[in-house]
Amino acid sequence: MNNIDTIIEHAEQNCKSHGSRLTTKRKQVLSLLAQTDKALSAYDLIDLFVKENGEKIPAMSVYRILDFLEAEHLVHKLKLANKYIACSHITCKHEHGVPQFLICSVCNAVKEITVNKSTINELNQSVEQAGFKLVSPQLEINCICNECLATAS
Amino acid sequence: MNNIDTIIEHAEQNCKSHGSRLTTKRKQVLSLLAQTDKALSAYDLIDLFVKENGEKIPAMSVYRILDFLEAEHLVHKLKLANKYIACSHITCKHEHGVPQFLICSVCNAVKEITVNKSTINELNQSVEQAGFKLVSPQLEINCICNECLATAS
DNA sequence: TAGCGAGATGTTACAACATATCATTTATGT
DNA sequence: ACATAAATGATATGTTGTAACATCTCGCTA
Repeated sequence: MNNIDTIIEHAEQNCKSHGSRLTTKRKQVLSLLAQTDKALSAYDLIDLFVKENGEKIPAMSVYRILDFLEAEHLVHKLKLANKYIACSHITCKHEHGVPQFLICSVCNAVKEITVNKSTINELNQSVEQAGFKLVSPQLEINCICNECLATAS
Repeated sequence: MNNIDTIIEHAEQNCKSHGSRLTTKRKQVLSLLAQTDKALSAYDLIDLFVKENGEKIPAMSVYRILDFLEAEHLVHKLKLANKYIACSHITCKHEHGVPQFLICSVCNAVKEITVNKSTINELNQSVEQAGFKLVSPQLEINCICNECLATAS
């Protein structure tokens, strides 16, 4: 059983365990996201979907499916890039904290990292001092990955 | 001389000092942004522009003007919200570092803060460990401002 | 097992954000 | 005053996302 199948399997269990359904379409979309480390836009997914499954899918459906997958914590929406990525912890058992993302602004590669708790706390202090409350410490940081950096130079 | 005029004055000097021109239109747009602590979209600005100046402005012009103002470091683009805000340091003399933004997801109020240098350094370490390079440590953080928090409860 | 109801998906239209391209106007130096 | 470059206008279109309503499908119950 390969990695993708494992992920889908876990995702399906995950959904079942609280009464939601990972339908065929949802599996297909999740599968597309799980097969890459790049962030994909909804319209990227529409194109990919046709290529992989030889079948069209409406924009509306993709957005609905992405909303569902996000609510299930199976994908993350990167607001900075208006793109989506599979959660890299689907097959983990432990509760995972709030993710931080590094987004390569050249190739859209995304890395989900865990920032030091203390760093986040410090950040939170700055926020509170300014009279705001953190909604979610999800950070999305514009970067260049080492590969693109090497290619460019 | 009120605060807005001071800002515009400074901005104009700023531009002059390296040979670019703060035209009337550009002043008008900057002025609209400087009069609020809310983040405004390009289309918000179009509407406001009509209201304030009784004269239409094409979307294309607004985007061009925003690009110009951004290049002059007079406004910042918040990618998280697809909105724009006047730089809060226009009238400062010192070189200001890369800004961090707290965006109220309810009312769009934005606060430009300066995060501890050491916090940013820690963040940068996490990034480098992951094999990425920070392009710009501009952070945009989803928050709720204390006012909206109070209203909601 | 037929059919009911909820949830999932399809269809169409459109709103909001953004840019490409080419035309016209305005400012500045000679 | 004129040539030139910069700024702005006009039109069309691309991209991202949602509203509203129709249809289909799955799982339950009679």
